[in-house]
Amino acid sequence: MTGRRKKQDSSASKYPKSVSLKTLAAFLKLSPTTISLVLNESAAADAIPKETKERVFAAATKFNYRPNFFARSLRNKKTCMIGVLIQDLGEGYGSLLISGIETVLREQQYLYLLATHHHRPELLDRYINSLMDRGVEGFIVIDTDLKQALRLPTVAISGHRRLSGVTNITLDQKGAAEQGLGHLVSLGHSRIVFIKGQSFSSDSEERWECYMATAKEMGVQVYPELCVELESEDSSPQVGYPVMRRLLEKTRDFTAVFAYNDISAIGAIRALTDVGLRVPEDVSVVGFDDIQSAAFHNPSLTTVRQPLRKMGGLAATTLLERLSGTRDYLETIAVEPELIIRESTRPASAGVWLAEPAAVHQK
Amino acid sequence: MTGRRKKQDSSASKYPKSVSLKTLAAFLKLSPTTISLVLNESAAADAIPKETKERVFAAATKFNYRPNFFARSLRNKKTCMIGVLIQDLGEGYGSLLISGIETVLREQQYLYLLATHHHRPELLDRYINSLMDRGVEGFIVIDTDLKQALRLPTVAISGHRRLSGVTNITLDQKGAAEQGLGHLVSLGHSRIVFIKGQSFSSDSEERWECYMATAKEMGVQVYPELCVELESEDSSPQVGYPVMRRLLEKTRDFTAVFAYNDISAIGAIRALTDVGLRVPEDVSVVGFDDIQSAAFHNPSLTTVRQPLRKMGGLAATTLLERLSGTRDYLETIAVEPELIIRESTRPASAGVWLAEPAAVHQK
DNA sequence: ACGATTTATTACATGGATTTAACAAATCGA
DNA sequence: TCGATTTGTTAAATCCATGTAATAAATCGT
Repeated sequence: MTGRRKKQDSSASKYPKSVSLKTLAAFLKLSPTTISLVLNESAAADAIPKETKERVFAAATKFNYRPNFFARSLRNKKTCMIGVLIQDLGEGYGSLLISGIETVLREQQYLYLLATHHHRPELLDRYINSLMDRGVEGFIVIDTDLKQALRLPTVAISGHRRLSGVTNITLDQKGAAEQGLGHLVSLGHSRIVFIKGQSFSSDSEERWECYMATAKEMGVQVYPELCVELESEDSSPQVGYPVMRRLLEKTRDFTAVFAYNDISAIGAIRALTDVGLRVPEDVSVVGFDDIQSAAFHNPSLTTVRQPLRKMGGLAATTLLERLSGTRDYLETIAVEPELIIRESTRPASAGVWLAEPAAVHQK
Repeated sequence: MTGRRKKQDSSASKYPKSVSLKTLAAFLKLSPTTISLVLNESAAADAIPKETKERVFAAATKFNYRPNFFARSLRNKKTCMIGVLIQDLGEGYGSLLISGIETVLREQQYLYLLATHHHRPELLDRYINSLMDRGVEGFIVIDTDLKQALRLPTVAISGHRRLSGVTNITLDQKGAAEQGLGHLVSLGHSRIVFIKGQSFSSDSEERWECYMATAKEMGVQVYPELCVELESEDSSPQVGYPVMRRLLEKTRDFTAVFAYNDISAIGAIRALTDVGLRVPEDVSVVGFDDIQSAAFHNPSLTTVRQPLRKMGGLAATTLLERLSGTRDYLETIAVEPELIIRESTRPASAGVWLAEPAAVHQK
């Protein structure tokens, strides 16, 4: 074993100020055209003898030739890039989706430009333009309120509008409401706090409507004074805290909370405990999303799970298939929620006779 | 107020298959050169009369001219894009850093290509090449082990090697160890579990060394049997759980834990409580990072805060300044940690006489 | 042996913006 | 009025890859 010599290594990678087709052409005493044809395995290269081809390949390898991305994109529009627009990179929701997206993109050698718009329309517009300038072939938009369809193939996650040309990956919100609310009801809860999402968040409205519809079907009363709404743009649990604090100043006459998402649920739990209420002994809390830390919170969160990573992957797959023409445009792809029961919910009423304070820490 | 008519709106934005300089030139009966000079406010445009300039600007606006990104980049290398390499988009660490980076980039109209390499060398290499192909002007690498300097200006966050040309944004790990360990010691803890970072994580080694050095200085005994190491690549609290569980099978003879980061601290806490130990009554836990949910965990986490958002911003600013030649290359930029004391730590020994079980939930 | 076909290779235009060098035309100085 | 500036504008080269159309040489068929 001779090992790798430093010398060799550095000389091989001495920066040869970009090897272009011309460089190779000069070296091989062929025209750039020939090289291009061979390297792209163009049909027109059929006539070129194997021997020449091999010389070309060898030279390309030797010089570590990489076609100039800009020159190439200037002609055929291919950039192998898509744009991802998201409100914010929160503490779990966004990361999981993006992780799913990236995994799929990686396989197809696609990259993505990520932009967070914080629900500011002018920022969103600016980003859309910049990304299009840079040649993204399509968009995945997450929790983003598009006023009109973009001029490129688009897949929306948590998009609530029907826009022609935009594929929506949607969670079965009705099913989600049924599972979450059903769970609380089956535990005997009836005075339930519902924490609505922020007005700017895409899922808010639909989730709220599904909740009300489900409540009606189940014969559960929805108390207006127990319905509150998130406001801040915060992507930390802080988002849920003040809302619950404010509610608690008015009333404590409830035994359960159905939160807009896990993040706000965690904030709400903190507000509840700060005020001396115990979760789940006094109040049961159901979250939404099942972000990674939901299972590790204390108490661990009962939550309506969205398969976030899968949704991200699905969005990417769908977009890529549409770009390649493999599959054509779908209006909607539905995805199913799943109720994950953990520690934050318990049978209702008189925490007294059901609460087992010791049990929490017992071996 | 005439309002905006739909008609007008749609005709203005009818896709005119890319307006190029040529388009404008034809319209204005000028050469592309002139247009280019005017629009770029080139020095050579001094000779051009105001009137002509205005015609040009007007036409550019009218046709909503946007210079073709690829053509432009093909000549001058400017892409206004940087590459961000990160291990993974975890549940807080990465998001906060990136949020800081993006805020700064946004101001300068820069975009970024994000790639997560999961500490897989071949992936990292591939991404580095792809991003360079796409013309990123520089890199910000996070928790990434570069074997050698990249061929572009680079800023590293949590990079532990000294590479020429790479600016390191580093936390004062010694100070961090002093604050964290000092806190535990001042609370009377002496049998302290230290959870080391994964071998592939950049900060692991240095943090460990600083811990040991500090312990020595403070006269604190470091018990080998109480030192454990994270292994999994998981970016959820799961990462800390099995490690602590395994330790607990061997011993419970400790009163405090100093974790590698908040995420693993949360996992460790779950392992402790699963086994019947109470935090902080029986065991105090100190985390690291101060991710957003640290303050909302139950118990809220005492932690050594890294100013993550600031570090991200600093990295971006530094890189941008270097790209623009405003400031030249710095080897290191140090950043200070801050101890945030919350609920997860308490005076040591006989939790019995100090624990006030009721206090936790008291009004 | 000559047109037809195949094999092998390349000139050249294209995609847009940028920039240098250069060309006109107008104005100035003396 | 002639040469020198200044003013106004543009041709042409450059960045690099791609693909069509064309050229050149070799081989085939009859």
